[in-house]
Amino acid sequence: MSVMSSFRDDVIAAVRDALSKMGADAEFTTEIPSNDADLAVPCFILAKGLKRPPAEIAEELAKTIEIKGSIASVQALNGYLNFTMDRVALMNGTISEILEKRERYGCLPAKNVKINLEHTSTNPTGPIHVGRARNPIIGDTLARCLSRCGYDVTTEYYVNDVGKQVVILTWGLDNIPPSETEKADREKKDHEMVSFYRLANKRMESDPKVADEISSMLRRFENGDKEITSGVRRTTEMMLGGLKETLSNIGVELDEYTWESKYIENGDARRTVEDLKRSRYSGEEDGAWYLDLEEFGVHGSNKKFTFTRNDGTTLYTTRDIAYHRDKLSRYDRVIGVLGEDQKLGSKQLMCALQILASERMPEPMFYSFVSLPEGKMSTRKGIAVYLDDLIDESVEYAYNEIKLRRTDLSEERMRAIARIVGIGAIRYNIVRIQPEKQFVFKWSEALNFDGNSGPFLQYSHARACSILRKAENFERIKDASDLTDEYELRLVKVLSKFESVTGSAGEGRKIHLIPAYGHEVASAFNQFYAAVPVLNSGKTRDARLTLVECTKIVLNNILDCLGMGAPEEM
RNA sequence: GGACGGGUGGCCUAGUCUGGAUAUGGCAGCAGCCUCCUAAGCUGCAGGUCGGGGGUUCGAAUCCCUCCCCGUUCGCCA
Repeated sequence: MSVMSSFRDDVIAAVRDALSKMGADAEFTTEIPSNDADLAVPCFILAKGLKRPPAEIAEELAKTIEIKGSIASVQALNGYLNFTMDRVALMNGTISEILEKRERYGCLPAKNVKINLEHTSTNPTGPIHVGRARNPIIGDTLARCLSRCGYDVTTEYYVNDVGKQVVILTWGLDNIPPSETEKADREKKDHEMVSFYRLANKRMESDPKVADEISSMLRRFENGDKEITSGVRRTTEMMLGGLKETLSNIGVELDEYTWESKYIENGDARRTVEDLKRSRYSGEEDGAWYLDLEEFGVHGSNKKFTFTRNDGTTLYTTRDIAYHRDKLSRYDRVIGVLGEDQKLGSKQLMCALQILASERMPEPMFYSFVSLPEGKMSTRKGIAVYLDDLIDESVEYAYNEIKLRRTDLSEERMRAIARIVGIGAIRYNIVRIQPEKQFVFKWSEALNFDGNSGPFLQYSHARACSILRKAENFERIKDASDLTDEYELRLVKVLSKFESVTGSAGEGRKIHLIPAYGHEVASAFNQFYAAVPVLNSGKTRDARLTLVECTKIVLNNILDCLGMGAPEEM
């Protein structure tokens, strides 16, 4: 148990004791106060039951409460009870826990629960642009958070290799001579292919002959025509290769890639259709089958959820049901990171699963799109900032920043650090904002390396490393009574909160809490650094160096949780 | 039009679920701090109708009602 949570238990027990001495047995809550106290109990909810003003209750409780265990003091203020924790207990407990657990500090015990986390799953029709970049970054960060919360997490990319978009792209690759396409902005498969996709779309719209050709390809594809199927497969694989490279560049690797076509080939989609047809919610109209979702609170024109075309073929959403039944049968929990445009589809999917008497439901997590100041991004229209370009810019910016302040590093070393910092800045900048918030991409914000930014955390980490490097050797302390400065206390308090932050970030799926906490740690450390000398501090040297090492460990863990590198110098 | 999300100083943002003490932090701005462990840092100043209006409550950024603005969506597309 963490130091903080055992303190909380002591406080709750003490307040309960005092209340019973006053002849009351009321419910109360605790909260982290905004002042210097460590824990507060608001007495307002006790007022009604005791029929006395909150301030008076707080005063009396403060007098009655026994100061013992980890409680150092209690004070009544404005109807609150403010508790402070025993300084040495907090310091010793936190420091020894960090040193003992090291890279596991902040992790929760294993839960033996298997989670499947689907994320990214972008259509393989073009490079990843920053409009979609939120998905892999949120997904990967959430996966890391959940792992730290003790879950057994498998990440998965659902490859949409079925449907019109990839067929159009395949037609483009087969029929448009490369000389007619625009030269790709970089030598990378996804970038080289996107021009074919745009041109194919254009020709399909303007030339009825092309449109016919594509629909006939689509029909043959859906009937399982070997030649078309393998062509589409080749297209998708080629594109996916480019996408994987980009993902890998921002530190995202997925465990599994599941191809949508699998559910047609293995008959799951067919079986799902048969099961749905048997339900009392299904109906037929002009040969196409649908579910009537009125009873599920879906009203208006979208209450009719069509799951087969009139020719009997399945739709994307139908295959999605089969896909989810499959995942739900293999995992305890199924989470999906989805764009906000998937909300209705996700609702329909859940209704269908309910109709199919699924025991468990997927847990969707939505994010709003990133747009540009001039409007929303579109691969087809070519209005987009590609993630590859953002990575290049950010890494280049980081390189220039390093070159500005370091003259002692080799070119190679500077390039390596620039990668870590540039990519860290991108990831941090995206997860720091609540996913459901609208996001307008601005270069000035993406390339902000100050204050509440990724490089700020990395810099603090590098600073801690630098001090430890210079110290060479020191005795790790067992007793923190040498740490008497207020900055030291504040830093330790912040470090002690890590476990509770990980818990709320993972369980509540609020990953933006991690960067906020990281900023708090880095900030407390920088203040400590500015106020207190470490290396030339006489008999407190060992104690302070131990604290620096603890901070380094925590920052390292936070950076890992965010999928960011932790440079030892920068 | 319906449904779902968002609206917090010039800009970005936390807090909203579970109502509580002077609304969190950053950017930009202004004024300071490198003879000392990395100034991507630290200190201070300035900046707020928590979209508007009602209501509930001892107490509302937080709950309820209503209106406004922005986004998404309402296909036998994916």
